[in-house]
Amino acid sequence: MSPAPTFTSAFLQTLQARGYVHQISHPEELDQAAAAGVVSAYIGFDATASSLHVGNLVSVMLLRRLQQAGGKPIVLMGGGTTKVGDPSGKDATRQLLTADQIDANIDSIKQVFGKFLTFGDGPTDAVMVNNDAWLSRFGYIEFLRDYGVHFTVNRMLTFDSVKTRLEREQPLTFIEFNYMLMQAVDFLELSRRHGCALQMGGSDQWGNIINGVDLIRRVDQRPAFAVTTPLITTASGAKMGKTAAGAVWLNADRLSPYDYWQFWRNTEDADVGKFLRLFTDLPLDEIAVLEALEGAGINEAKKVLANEATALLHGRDEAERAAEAARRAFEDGAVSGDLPSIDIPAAALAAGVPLAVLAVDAGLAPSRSEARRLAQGGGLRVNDKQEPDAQRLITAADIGEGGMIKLAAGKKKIVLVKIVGP
RNA sequence: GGGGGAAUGUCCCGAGCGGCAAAGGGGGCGGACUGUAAAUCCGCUGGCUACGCCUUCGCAGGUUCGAGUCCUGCUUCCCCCA
Repeated sequence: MSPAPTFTSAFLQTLQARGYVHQISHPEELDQAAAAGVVSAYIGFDATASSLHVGNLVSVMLLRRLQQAGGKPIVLMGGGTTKVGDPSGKDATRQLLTADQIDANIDSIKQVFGKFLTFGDGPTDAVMVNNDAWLSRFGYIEFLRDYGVHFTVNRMLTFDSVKTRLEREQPLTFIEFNYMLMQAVDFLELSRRHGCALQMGGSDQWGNIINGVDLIRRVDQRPAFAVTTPLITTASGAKMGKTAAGAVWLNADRLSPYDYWQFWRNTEDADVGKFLRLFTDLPLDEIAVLEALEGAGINEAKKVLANEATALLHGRDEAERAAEAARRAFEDGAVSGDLPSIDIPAAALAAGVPLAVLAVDAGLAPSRSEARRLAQGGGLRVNDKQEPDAQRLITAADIGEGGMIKLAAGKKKIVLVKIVGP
């Protein structure tokens, strides 16, 4: 996909070598700029959910690479653009969020960036801005006169985000149609306010980004560049980070460090090298060694991946705890307090609780019927013993080592039941 | 404006003589095999106070012992004519 030119700047060399590059708008010019001084670049993040997920992680890592290479990262929170909704890659209009929801989401999302970037006032310190600051201030006619004149509908209709909607004869509302203008104006504003010369993003953002590049070059005659990352898929073709349990969230309150670690640990063999390059800071030569491991040996590489990726997000301590909990659970068959757990009152246990109820409470099955089927299929274990009868009452007699009851659905999902209270 | 078609299991695609909890895929989950991988094979894939009960086929009515299936109206989408 990429022309694979040789770059002189550390930044682009790294991006190229680690697999972040899908498209670059003016490669030579950007390379020179990056080699010559501090490049300031931004990535925009929607505020459609209360947490980012692994799908956003490539972008976050991209900003990290920028900072590591001596650039200045700008995190743009899409407080304003989220009010409009990006039609890219969606075949239906999405529900509009209220301003309050958006603000709450931004608050919740913010914290994650501190783990990956250094914020501050220095020349290469990261900054965070919210495009609501300028977008919500425009008057309609003012906006049209200042920016609308630079966009032709003829050209807007050629963008994929618009074209696919029209081709599928799905409605594209006027508000969505405006999204690309707003994103272009964002880039222009950041160029003026922060000297931002580069916008990065996923490959689906290429059209949106190029609009901004063109706008800046036309209106201000200033340099502007675009870099997009490839869509990260697993080797078997699935979009990364979608599991039945839901998205792989970055916020700890939506996905525990243990589960996050497990997500990486369960990477397919064929993806280990790619993920190590994208999602860890390990040097490329170390990755090459890990990637070359064969057979069961590659499990070691997966553990390194899980450790490093989890350490970046949740800290080294949490990563080690997750790794240790996993090691004991999967390699020793023992339990440790760091496994996911639920509490049950001793009184309830004395009366006996049907296994199906417990399994649902533990999140191992979505319904009692499902728990029943799971048990019948041999997928439900109590203290490592298959239990085909989900009706069976779990009582104090089932308390195992550590004074807890170990429930498992399948080989990978383990939940400890801790007994509390009278 | 006129004519013709479509909407199915709350993940998707899709079959469905008036007896239907509804064929078949995909996906997902579980089992076996492995290495917490992939591939392969097998099972499961509406809920519940469970030999029964309840809720499901765009929406609202109707015919019928009985409706996803027939009738009427409505909504949305597609195709053809103007």
